[in-house]
Amino acid sequence: MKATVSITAAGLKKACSQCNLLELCLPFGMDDTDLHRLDELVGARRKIKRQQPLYRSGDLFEAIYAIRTGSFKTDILLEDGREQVTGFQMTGEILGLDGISTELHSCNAVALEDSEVCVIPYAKLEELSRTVEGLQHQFHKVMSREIVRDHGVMMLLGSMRAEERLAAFLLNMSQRFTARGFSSAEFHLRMTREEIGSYLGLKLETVSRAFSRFQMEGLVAVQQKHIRILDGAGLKKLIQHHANMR
Amino acid sequence: MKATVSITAAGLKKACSQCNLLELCLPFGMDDTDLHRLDELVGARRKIKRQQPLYRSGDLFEAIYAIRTGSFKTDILLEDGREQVTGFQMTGEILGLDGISTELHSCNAVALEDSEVCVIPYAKLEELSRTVEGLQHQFHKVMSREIVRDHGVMMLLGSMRAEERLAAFLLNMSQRFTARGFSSAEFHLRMTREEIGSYLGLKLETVSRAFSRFQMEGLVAVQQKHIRILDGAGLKKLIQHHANMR
DNA sequence: TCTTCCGGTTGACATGGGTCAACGGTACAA
DNA sequence: TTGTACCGTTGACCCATGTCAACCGGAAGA
Repeated sequence: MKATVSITAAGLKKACSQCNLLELCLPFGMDDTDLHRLDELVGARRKIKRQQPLYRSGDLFEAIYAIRTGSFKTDILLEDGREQVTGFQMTGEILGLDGISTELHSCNAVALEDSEVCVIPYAKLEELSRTVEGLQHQFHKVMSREIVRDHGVMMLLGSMRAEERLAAFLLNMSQRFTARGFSSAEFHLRMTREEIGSYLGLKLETVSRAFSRFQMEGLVAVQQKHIRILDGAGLKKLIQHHANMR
Repeated sequence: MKATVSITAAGLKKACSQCNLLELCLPFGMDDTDLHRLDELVGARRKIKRQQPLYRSGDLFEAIYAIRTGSFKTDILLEDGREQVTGFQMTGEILGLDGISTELHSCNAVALEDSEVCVIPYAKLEELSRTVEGLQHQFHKVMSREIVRDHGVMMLLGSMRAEERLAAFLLNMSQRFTARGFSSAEFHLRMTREEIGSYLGLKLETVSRAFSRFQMEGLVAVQQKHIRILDGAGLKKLIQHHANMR
């Protein structure tokens, strides 16, 4: 095991019931009784340094992960070197669901900054969710939400033009920052233009140009990774009123 | 309820245990004991005529559906009329998983031909999967597989060129026909060029041109919706060796 | 059988985004 | 603090795919 990975097993007796990420994470909507039963679920925490993988494509699947601090990207690599970023994940979000189907992970999960995750052994999750209805239901919702999210990305990639994609991306980030108690108008992106581009099916130059145009039009103020949304309504309009509609 | 929809509740006592779609469907990998308990799961069957919806975006989510005969597409419609097909589903595949997260369906499911589905009431599924481990696990696998599949589509849409996308699509269809005991080399597509295009993020003309080029190059024989794959290896090579790699 | 319409094909042309290249700023490491 | 590598920006040009239009053929209905 890499030096960049550390495991803490001690002091997790109250992993979930005392966590302030509750409403964003797996335990959402569970009552106190159920919540305390959840505490036994989290086996350990794991710290991942920036740029380091939490898991890689092909790794044996044994656990899913809830992000406690930091953020990640997931991606798929093709033999010829092409990369497709399939998602960016923030605190409270769940990583590793791709591994259930074949018991091998099918993508890479890489930390975008120094991060920490809760390790949720999958066997234990299945076992516990057989008796804790709230957990079973919530887990299904998390998986379903991932499917719906992916369909949204397919919409982006298949039907929208470059600027629409970036606008949708910014609004999505804004909304997720808001849900975490941060400003909806001003935030710091943890990923590079190239990673954004890969996610949106664009080249980094196109992403950069779209940012510049948004800035020129007074929609956002961009300074490297620091983003300030000046006209959220304008961004929304960009997506809804397709220039080429007939 | 539309005249195009009919419900049969009788004679379903052995819905799953006597179904020949077993290995492709939800009961995959379950033993006989579990299998017989599954029979109580399928509430009814429903026939859907070609072009009719099984459910629509916004409909209340109450059940998932296993396709017994026929095939479907799922799509999302944007206000401005743009459509994104998010998937094509064949016998044994599960529809409706998108609805779990919000208890409303988030896409439309439309029959591509006269079809029949098994209605699996979701509440019953959750209840039964609390005692039948095999069902719980298999259901999770089905959801996870959907996530992995979606990531593959994101790869298509985000990183591949038109001909690569179509080649990947054809190989995927071929493989799924094979799994259902049909020829891997010769099959009948149920969807139009426009639907294929929407799924692959291309215009129908581009799909048509790519088909023509494949035909010219001796990779496939195309006659309208009837496809014969002449050089599967050639199609695979098309995907792997990206022309623009450096 | 004839008609109509829809889906598919093909051509000519337009354009959004990719490619290649140069350069500048920022952040991290020494 | 200085050096350096990475990241981001911008410009010029190009090409894959979209757009628009014409036409064809098969399927379904009169």
